Amino acid sequence: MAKVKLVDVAELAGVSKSTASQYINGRFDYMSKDTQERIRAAIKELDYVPNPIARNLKAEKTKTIGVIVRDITGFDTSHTIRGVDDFCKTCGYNALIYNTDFDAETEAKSLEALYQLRVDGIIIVSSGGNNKLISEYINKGMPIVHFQLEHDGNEKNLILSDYRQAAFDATEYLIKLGHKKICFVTQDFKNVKSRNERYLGYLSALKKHHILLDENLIQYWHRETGFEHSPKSIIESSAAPTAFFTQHLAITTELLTHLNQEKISIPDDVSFIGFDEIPMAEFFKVPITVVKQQSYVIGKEATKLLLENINDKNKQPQKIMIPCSITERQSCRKVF
Amino acid sequence: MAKVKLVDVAELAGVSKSTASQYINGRFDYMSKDTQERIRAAIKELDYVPNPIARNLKAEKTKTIGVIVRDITGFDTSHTIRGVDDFCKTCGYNALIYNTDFDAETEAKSLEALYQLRVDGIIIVSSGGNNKLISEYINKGMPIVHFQLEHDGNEKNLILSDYRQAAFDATEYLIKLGHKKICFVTQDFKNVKSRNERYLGYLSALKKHHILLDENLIQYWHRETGFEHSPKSIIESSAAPTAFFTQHLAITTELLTHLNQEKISIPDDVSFIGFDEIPMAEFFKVPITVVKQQSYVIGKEATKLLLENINDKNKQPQKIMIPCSITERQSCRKVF
DNA sequence: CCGGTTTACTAAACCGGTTTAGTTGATTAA
DNA sequence: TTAATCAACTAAACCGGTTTAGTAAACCGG
Repeated sequence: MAKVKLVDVAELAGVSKSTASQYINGRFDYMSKDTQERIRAAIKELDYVPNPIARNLKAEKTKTIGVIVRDITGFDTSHTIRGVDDFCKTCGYNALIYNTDFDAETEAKSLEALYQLRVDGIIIVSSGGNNKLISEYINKGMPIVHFQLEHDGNEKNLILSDYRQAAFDATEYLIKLGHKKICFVTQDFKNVKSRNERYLGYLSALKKHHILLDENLIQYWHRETGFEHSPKSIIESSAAPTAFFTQHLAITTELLTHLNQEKISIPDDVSFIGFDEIPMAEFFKVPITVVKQQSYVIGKEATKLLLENINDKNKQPQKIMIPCSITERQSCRKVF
Repeated sequence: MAKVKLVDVAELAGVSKSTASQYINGRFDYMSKDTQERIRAAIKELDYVPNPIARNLKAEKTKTIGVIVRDITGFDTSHTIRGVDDFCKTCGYNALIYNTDFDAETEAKSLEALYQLRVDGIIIVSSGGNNKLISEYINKGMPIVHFQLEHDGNEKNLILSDYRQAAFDATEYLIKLGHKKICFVTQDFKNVKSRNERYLGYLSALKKHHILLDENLIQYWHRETGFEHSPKSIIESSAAPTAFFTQHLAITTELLTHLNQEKISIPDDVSFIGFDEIPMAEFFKVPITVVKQQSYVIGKEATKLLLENINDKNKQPQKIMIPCSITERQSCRKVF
């Protein structure tokens, strides 16, 4: 490719490599106007472009960060990545994306790959299955920022939606419409703090409005096996929910599919509010009301936090919360 | 970060840097079993990881490719990127994503940035505004693969959906349902071959079924200003289309919005088929029938083609077509 | 007029690998 | 017995920059 190198420029300008290098790096402290001009001209004439690889070798920086997500194809994820990327580019960084497809082993491999590549830092939606490995890397000096998922609460740098508040808001929204039997549809949250936070938000809204918790209204969904109890059976059970509150888009989608199949109509038979924005929701048979995360902002903030950590190794760990908002559509009705 | 370097390994193993390097690169031709074992042990003990930057410097390869798209957030785009990324990773490459937001100047900057970064090759959805720049880079030896958009037909390496066939199929699909007045809603295609191809497919379906082309049924949409004629006025015009055929998702979305607002119902008032898959379409008021591109496959194939070009500088340019398929839903009705 | 600064530059080491051209001692063929 | 061959390494150059330590000439105050 470009074979023009610094020596060529230096030669043409009649200076040493060192001086040319100084020029490239904008250190004109003790450089005559005349020399500067000659180097400038030489660069122009030769169409010289510095080789960042050679630069980075010495600098021991790659100006590259790694981003580990589960699937870049997801609606929120793609927006977060966009935020990461936009912020990166404004700072002269590049982002390398690694998809794990929800697999902890792939995640471990991604971490290793990024470590080998000497990225300056990593942003990760961790599966929770590699906490030890992540700690190791942090100890080795690799700046790491978590987002979206908090597991044991020991994550140092972390940026999340304010899940508790958001779940509180969504629950209260339903309560104010008259709902008392709200089915909280979630993935297992025993070891996942960010999911537990939603649960706490749900609980506290119930409590505020003096509604007793019915354990039967807490329903589980698993990524591999789907719902523990079929949505239809849940509705027909004695718990008899008048509303569903799903905790992320995959659950929303699957629940919607079930309700569709069973001809259970929203919001007539049951109201519905879901976590995560739905693309093109305005064209839905019943546009679904959602809790929207600021995915793009989260990407930007995560990157900002990471770059701060990269540039200041003594920076105190930080936990940032980003508020969510409810986008009201037509899937929740008043009940009496 | 990892300060262990090759010399450390060499020293511990009691060999020279060169021998250690040979070992790392798997050249055991003239290396005693004993030496191999000692180096292996040293690597293990020191937890040595080779520095790819130093490697690449000498190799004059980065094992990195650039991908220039308009917006990674798009449904098809994100899947294509996924295909690119998956293929890259299996070959030990990494992909750097650059978003242009449909801006030719940003595109030029992305090209320059990637060139400076010495990526081994570039995959691009080009705007058509930087053909000269792209040619320059190709002449300088940078392998470049286009996808999704063909402009002047001079693109050397190119991978596209078979737009003509797909448009033919979609048009014929409508014709077989009895439609004769099919409104072809497109972006300007004078200088964009891949858009013109769709037009040709449309024409040839009409021709096959002896339907005369009504110029008034060719309607334009512009990214900045939207529709040239309002969808409502088109329907009420003398051209009186009974079906719309939109040429990409952005047009689909905007047309759907207009029809919604004007309470024009699909498929009762007008049938609708659109290019590009629609996420979660099954939950739409009227699930829209679409022509689906194999975005993921396109990403894979584009990367495959690019890597071939990277590894064989004399490879003949190639133009690859990937078939589309119609996903039939409920937006097209029979007319008589 | 002389030693100390300052200005304007450069030689050479360095970053962490790869690669080429040897070197050395043992083995083989003539 | 000796030259040629071969196995098993290594020294040093190289990739393309950055940086440090140093030099030479001009300047400057006492």
